[in-house]
Amino acid sequence: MSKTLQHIDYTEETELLARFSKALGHPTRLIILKYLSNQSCCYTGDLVGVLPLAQSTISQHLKELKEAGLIDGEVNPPKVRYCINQANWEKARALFSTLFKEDFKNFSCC
Amino acid sequence: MSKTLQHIDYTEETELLARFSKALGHPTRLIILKYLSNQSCCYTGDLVGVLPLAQSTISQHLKELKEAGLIDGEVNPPKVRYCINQANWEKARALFSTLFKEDFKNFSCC
DNA sequence: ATAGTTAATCGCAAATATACGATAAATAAT
DNA sequence: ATTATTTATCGTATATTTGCGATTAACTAT
Repeated sequence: MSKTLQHIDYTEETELLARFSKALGHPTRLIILKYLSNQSCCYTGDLVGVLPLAQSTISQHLKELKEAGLIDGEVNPPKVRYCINQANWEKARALFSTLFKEDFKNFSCC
Repeated sequence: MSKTLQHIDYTEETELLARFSKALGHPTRLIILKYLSNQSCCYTGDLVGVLPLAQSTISQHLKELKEAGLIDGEVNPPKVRYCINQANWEKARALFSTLFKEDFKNFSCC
């Protein structure tokens, strides 16, 4: 890695959309989000009961979703209640919507 | 990895959405897709001229987009013309649309 | 104070992703 | 036949992701 990509300056929007996409890019995380949207919110332990994965693994997926901004964790000791971050979820929806809207304006060749 | 996640059986839809998301999870690939949607189609060389990345790196990103089903490569020697795979793109649009539609049905807690 | 509960974090291993330069393949042009 | 053009693939290095069990941290309840 000599030219190294990390320093290309993408637009904010592109970076953000990539970040959201990456977070959505694992089936377990999609399931967590679906679970969250059905239940309003949930505790880590709820997910441990549902998914055939170690508690530490689930905790890690939650961390990634949180770092991507898609969920929030409210400490409620000794539990932590996770909810979808509505503002960012809306932002994600808007970004994906734009991505899928902008194309095929002038498709002619194939 | 003893319990190993690979064998959890997610639904087809979940797997597919994760696959699409993962492919979209890198800024360079988003730029390629945007470029593609503006230009209808393009050759690998066009992208090499636009992105500050090695030809082999770009080729690899194209391969991933192709493997995810988002684009097609039509060999037109010695060039290869890449276009968005409209059917799968539409499928992706539908899956993301569903993902962002289904939630907040019953948000009450936070 | 002690024990119990819950969830994050640490340390580790294996797999995957990202980037590069160099090489190979496939065809067109000379 | 040789050369040029274009793109894929190979080999390699490094970074990140994914998973686990064990431990730690933070608070409750006894």
